[in-house]
Amino acid sequence: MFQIPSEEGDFNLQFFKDESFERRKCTKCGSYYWSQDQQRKTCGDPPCDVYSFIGNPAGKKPMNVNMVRESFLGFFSDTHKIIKPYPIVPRWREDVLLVNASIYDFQPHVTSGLVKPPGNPLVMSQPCIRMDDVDSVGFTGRHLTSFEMLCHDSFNYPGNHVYWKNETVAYSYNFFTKAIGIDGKLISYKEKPWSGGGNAGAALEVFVKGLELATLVFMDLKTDPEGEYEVDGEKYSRMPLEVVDTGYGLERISWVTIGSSTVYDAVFPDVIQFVKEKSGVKFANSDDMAKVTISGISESYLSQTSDSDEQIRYLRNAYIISDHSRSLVHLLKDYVIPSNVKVGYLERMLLRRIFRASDIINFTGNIMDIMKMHIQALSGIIEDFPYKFAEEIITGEREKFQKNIIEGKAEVLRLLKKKKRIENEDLQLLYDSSGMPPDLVREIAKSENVTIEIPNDFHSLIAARHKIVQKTGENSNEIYPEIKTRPLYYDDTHIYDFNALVLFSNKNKIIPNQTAFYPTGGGQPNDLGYFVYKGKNVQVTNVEKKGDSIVHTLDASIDKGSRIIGHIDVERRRRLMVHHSSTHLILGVMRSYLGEQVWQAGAQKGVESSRIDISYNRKLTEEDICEIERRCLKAITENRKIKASFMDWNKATEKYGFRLFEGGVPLSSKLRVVEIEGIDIEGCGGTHLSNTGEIGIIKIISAESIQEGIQRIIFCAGKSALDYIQSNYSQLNQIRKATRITTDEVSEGVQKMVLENVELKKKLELQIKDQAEYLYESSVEATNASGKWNIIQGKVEQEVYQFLVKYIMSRNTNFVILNENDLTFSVIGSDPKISKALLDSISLESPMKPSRFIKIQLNKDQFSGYLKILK
RNA sequence: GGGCCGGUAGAUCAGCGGUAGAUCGCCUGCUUUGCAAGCAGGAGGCCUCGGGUUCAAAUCCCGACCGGUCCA
Repeated sequence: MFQIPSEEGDFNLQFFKDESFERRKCTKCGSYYWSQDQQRKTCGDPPCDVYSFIGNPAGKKPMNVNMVRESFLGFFSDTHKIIKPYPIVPRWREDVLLVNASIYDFQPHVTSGLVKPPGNPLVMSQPCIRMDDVDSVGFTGRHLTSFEMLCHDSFNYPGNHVYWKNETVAYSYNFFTKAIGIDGKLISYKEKPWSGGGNAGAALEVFVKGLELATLVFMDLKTDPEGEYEVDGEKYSRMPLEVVDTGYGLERISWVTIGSSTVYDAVFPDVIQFVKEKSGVKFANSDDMAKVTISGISESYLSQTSDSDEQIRYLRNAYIISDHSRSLVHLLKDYVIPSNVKVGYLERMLLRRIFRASDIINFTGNIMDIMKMHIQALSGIIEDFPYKFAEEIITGEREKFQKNIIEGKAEVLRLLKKKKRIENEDLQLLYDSSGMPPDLVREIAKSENVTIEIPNDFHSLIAARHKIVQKTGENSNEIYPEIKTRPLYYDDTHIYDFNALVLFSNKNKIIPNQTAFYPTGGGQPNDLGYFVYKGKNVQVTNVEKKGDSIVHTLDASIDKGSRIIGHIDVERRRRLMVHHSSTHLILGVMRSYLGEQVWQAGAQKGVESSRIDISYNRKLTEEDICEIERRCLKAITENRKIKASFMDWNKATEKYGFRLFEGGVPLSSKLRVVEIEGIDIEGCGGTHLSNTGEIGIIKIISAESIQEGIQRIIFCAGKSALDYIQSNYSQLNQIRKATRITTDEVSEGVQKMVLENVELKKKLELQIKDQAEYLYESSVEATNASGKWNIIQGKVEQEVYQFLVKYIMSRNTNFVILNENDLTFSVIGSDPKISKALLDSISLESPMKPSRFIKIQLNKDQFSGYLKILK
């Protein structure tokens, strides 16, 4: 077992020799680092070194973020291809919610070797969001939720070497010294193996005056349980592709050249100024933050309560608003809708933190104005910001938050009224199920002169409430040989009968050399049908794709090497194709009608109906649905062409953007692109019609919200739509017959009937009450050993009886009901003992546990017998 | 996706096995008539829906649906 080699050999680079760098061991942490400065003793990484650039910047001049970005891209533009930034929501992968680093743009399709990079070497500035440190924002002076990662990357394939360690280090050194003008002696390169996202490799962290400005990763390992290398406890093996993955912190480079107290003051000083101006409190001077930033002290500094600390607290909230709104720009630009799930939840979290911070510092300005300032400042990488959508989202969420706070406040006051205090348990419940931040609860309680304590480990208590639920990963152990089945359904979607040779057979599963059976995938269920084998029909019960093989499950076995003829169930396939093409059509129509925030969030095609989930921030109205249906019909009558073709990954995404991945992300070098002319373009592996006219008609059955920000539309198309319309028509006819409403006003008529029914029920209830009261009043008094009893005797209907019992129970008197209607004997005493005493006195055994109310079923003789006894 | 909380009058909620309530709002009348005024009276409820337990369910149990919120 090898560690990653960290002897001098790993970074024994010609460049270091030429520039007289030396490898040294940090006197504090013991790590190795490279430096030109003979006096240097430490690696440069805090806490071994402290921030020494605050008030004493490095570089030839202060540079704002735009200047740094331009200078970086300019520095590399001669030797590298400039790539435009990718969206911050990684639509091309399903394993992460946000782009965290520039390399995310190329995972997993490029790093796995399947797809060529869009440039080699390439340079870009990629906006990223990291929510991990959201709690530190504003507190440490250095954490941001969003930042730009500059990178110059190269991808070295066997036989195509671009550049590796030596060139990379040289590039970074020259960039920092020449383009930024940092004194080379200030730069230290710390050796630190890197791992993440299934890959690992040697790496250098670049420090200037205590601040990490870049990480240079030399990725040449991939996770492998059998691997010979070990990084951070995981095992890796070498991969043929060697990737230079660099990451330069744009904002940090700017900060180090400016030397302000916090990174916020370097990156968006105008926004902070604006927030301060529009707020009703006095803020600490940002210089006061310098010592906090340098020392890294946060929580303990805040917990004191002198005036100046209060002002620091306000300043921090101004930072929070300024920072979070910048991340919001990126999220809203990508049409993220606030939600209780996934990336929408992260957006909501940012929004709510902004609102809360605004309330604390009494910010009265418009958040959109802040956003506009950020958009202006980010003009280098952001174009076409959807202002209207953003404003809608922010106002909507603000209203929700306001409502949430008002209701939460009422809840807190109710609790105080009831219990006079708020316990830890209440505090947790308020936060967990009503979203009330504990500090706000404390504020409200304070106004009612109740002091409450927030436990220090509040958030871990919340975490403890959310028990970890174990996922049961489904693991199929079936192993199939690597056989390529040719998919005939891609050659021509109208092939329904075909010849095939069985290349593999095991029990009732076979893999043929070619097939027209579509395997389950992309939300489209597999085809059914049969094979003709030895003159008999063998039914196909399931078809699935395993690698390049298409496995058919049968109701009998077929020998390997057999030549067979397959027939697919044409009717089923036709309906699935109609529904699949309709799904694309309806999505395209909804996007143009409802707006660009409409993304497919899942879909399932069926034979009778299909469903598609879309991201959208409000419920669809009946009018929306009708309009969508009309537009679909228009496209159908226009008989638009539906074309499918395979395209190179990079060419396809360049031409059509990441919308291609709405239906899912395939891991392959080529993408199958399905286009409905002028309406919709998607990456899709399904079977489709040749033109929209074949759809016939689309009818939406229902539209409901399945979670916040996601609407589910269920629809049917073609023959299934006709089935649906006919069945509805027949039901309506049955209603007409049953209600004898033959006019067009069926719904009015039925409504009237329902109202009448309610009226009748009310009348009947009154009558029952009258009868019960009459029986109560007309009872006969009798005395028994157990006490005084009122006796009711006669035929009492069930409804009247029930009401009578309630009536007596609420009056606390002793009653006996002898019901001739069902021969029951009921005893209702003012307490259980009295009821029992009566039963004892007439030697009737009580079958139940002591109760005020006892009902006994008698036969005819018993009934007349007890009648006499009591009389 | 998972956890938690909730669904009762137009709104906010109480009731939590025995005849559905409060506050605000609404309507009528009176008193006042200058700014969220007082008094009296009144209307307004498939207690989300479906099963189960029970003599009896808004109430207890199970399941749907809807809403809210937290976490990943």
